Amino acid sequence: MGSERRRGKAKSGDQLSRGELVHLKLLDAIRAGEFRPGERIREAEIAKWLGVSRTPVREAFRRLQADGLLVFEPWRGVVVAELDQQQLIELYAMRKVLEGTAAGLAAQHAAESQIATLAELIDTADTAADAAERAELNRHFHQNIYAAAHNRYLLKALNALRDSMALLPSTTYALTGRHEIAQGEHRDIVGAIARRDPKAAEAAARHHIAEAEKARLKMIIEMNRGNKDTTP
Amino acid sequence: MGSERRRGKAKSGDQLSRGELVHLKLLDAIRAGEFRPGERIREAEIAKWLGVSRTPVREAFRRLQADGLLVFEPWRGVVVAELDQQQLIELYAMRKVLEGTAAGLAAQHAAESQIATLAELIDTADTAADAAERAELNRHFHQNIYAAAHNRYLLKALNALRDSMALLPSTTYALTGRHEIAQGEHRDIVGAIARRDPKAAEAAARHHIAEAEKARLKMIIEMNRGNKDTTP
DNA sequence: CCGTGCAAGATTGTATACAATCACCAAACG
DNA sequence: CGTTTGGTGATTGTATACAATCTTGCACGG
Repeated sequence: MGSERRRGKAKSGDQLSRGELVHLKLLDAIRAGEFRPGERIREAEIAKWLGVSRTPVREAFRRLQADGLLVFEPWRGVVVAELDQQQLIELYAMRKVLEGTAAGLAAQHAAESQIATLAELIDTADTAADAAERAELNRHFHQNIYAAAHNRYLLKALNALRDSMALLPSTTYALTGRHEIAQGEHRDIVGAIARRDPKAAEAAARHHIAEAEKARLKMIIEMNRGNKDTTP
Repeated sequence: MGSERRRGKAKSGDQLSRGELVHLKLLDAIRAGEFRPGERIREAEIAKWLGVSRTPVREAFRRLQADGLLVFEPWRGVVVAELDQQQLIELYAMRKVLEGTAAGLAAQHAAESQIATLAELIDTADTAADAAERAELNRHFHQNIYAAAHNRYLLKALNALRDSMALLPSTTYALTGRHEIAQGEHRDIVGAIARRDPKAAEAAARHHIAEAEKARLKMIIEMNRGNKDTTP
């Protein structure tokens, strides 16, 4: 409460427009599960929550719609997108392609310093405390591979997929044993990149995503066993 | 100039919001070369041109920014994005990956009717009058392959690339002989899809894009020969 | 003659007011 | 009792007003 009328002033400090702020906040909220898929969201509601007007909220909505996280129903507002089984398959199929491509390109174009950073990130992940932190480091790791690929269109597409992943509940790192296996897969990818072997890097990345998909499906099955809330 | 105050009424006929209309109009304008890369665009200017207010213009700007066609410079407005040599390479590299993937998936998932449509589109292209019409049919052809792949994330990424292509001047179909060669490549792709051979379909599509890239580079060289306006 | 500082204009970022449309609910009719 | 139709409220689509910032031009001093 208390917007305090410092309208254009707060921005100068962080050089972040309100539209971008709303975009980030909504992404975080979706990722944190505060807005669940299928839930309807009203512009005024978000505007009041974040203490801004509807205009920047609309801008954020449009971006999220373009990325597929929100679905517009004309004159009914937006609802958080729901991923059905089919979309999940398509999402992971696309990830296999793009992550594989990114790893292959990274093997060709990565600077040595970038490869070193990747190795460090893997080591750091072993010291992570909980699943949330491991998931965060995992995102960071993949983000660095994207950067090493040096292709901005690929980067954009992969970021869009990453955002779509926010619609999935929890992370596969909550599964026992997933972290250790993923670490090994990560090392395989970085090893291939370091050897400058694009084919092997691509294969390793595709394998990694395929395993992540398996873990995700297993997780969904277990969740459905716990509460019979099927997600059709 | 008499906006005639039929504000919310015109929309009911075509169920197209003003924001989407502006988006399409701007895409067309960029594709037609009315707005050239590097050119600065002002919101009010577009709003007056299309007879709408700045609000839907802003929405369209945001979408075009998200797709990379416009670049935002805070408090300086937007400029039409410029593709340098490096971005051109990255763009075609990504197209090779995604078009190849789409063709491969189409070989697996396309319905027979979709394959028939693809064959028909190729035949129709032979009757096209000029380069513009051939380019249009070419877009249509590729769009149908995307649809046959049945992966909405792939579709979205490919559409984003297609829009980015609007930043390139003219089309490679203006080159003499390009149409005939492209037709042959198209038949190779559809042939592989019809044989349900994903590997061959992917290879054919990648080859097709590689040839298109060659044609594009050749075109740029010829243009630079004509006027020494280098696009750095 | 050139550089610096200031002021005015231009342009975007944001907020709010208004209009159009749709969903929901109640009531009447078959 | 079920179905349909009309009204009312809620919500989005659009327009416009205002605030903050940047750019540009000009004047003044060195």
